[in-house]
Amino acid sequence: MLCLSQTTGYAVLALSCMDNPCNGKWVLAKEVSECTGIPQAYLSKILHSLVGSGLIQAKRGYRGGFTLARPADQISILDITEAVEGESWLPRCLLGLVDCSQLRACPTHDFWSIERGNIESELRRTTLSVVAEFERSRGTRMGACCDTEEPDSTPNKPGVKRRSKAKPR
Amino acid sequence: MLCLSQTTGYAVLALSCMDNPCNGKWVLAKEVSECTGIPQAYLSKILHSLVGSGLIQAKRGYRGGFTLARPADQISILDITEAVEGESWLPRCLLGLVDCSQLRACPTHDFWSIERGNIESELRRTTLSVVAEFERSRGTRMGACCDTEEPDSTPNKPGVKRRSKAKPR
DNA sequence: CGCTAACAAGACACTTCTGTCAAGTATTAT
DNA sequence: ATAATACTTGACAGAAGTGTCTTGTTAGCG
Repeated sequence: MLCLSQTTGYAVLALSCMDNPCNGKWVLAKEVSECTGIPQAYLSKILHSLVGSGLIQAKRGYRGGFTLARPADQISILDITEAVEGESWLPRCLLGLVDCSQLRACPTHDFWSIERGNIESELRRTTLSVVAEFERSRGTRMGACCDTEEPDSTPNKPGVKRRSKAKPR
Repeated sequence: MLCLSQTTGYAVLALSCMDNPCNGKWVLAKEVSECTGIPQAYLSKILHSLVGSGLIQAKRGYRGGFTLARPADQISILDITEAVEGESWLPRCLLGLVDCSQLRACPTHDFWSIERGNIESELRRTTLSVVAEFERSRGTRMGACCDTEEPDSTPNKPGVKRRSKAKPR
């Protein structure tokens, strides 16, 4: 499968959700889970690791939660990807060959060198702010948390539940 | 990790090796293993699955082995990739999001649609023949089996052993 | 102080990928 | 027929990804 891990997608979703202006400063993992559909226990692990990477901050106990460590326009998808997948998330060889180098290349080496650059710069260019703007203009999935729909007369109830919890596959 | 599985790289290496004109029609898994450095037992499984996909043929018993089912210029890396990884080896969403579609896209959706096309057509364009020619012109890793070096006065001995068997990692 | 809210952390489970090992089966040579 | 050869098949094992569950730890409230 030529794609990033599902966990990276989860992380982008989660941080987009946390940037939502209708949230308070500290957002609960539970809220993010309900907003995005990411399993809460697993989300907690992801968020915890993102704390370790310095992208977000955590506060324990009553009225705790998570918050972005920097403004959303200073967090790129590339930042998130590297935080989740590590530095070598974009390998030198498309075919996964260990000893594929400039000297001893595979036939897709030159092609993939260019593509790698394209992909990396696209992910660097796309910040959480861009994600939010994209969401406003096109109605995407990301960050579509508490924005529209309900006037929200009962703020106690955690409302928006987009997925059923049981997701067989 | 944004790359194809190691097994796909193995398969491309192995089939390139099998196209080598100095081999007889039926090439032993053992020879391919020694030529490419792929663990033999694992290689056997890969080759067996490629038989099931119709890319190569197998012959058991004395003087058996494997051979390409079609001429090398009619086997593309895309064919091999799909045989190894299945049809959905290039997912619609770069971030691995399940419900990312044209209607409900992620911010990298349009970008990735274009890139996907580039990658797929590159892999379709690159046949085993192209691999062989690439090897001749640039001295790549692939298919670099028994081509040069020895005049090969003792054809009984399986000669070229490029890697030590023990490969700790 | 004691209660509750919320994150932290570890154990465990399931699947896939990668890889090894051994036994089985088919083909050819002699 | 028998032996040698070489693919076939299944069991097993370790690592990584994806989750779940339970217990521990911290922060604030009354």
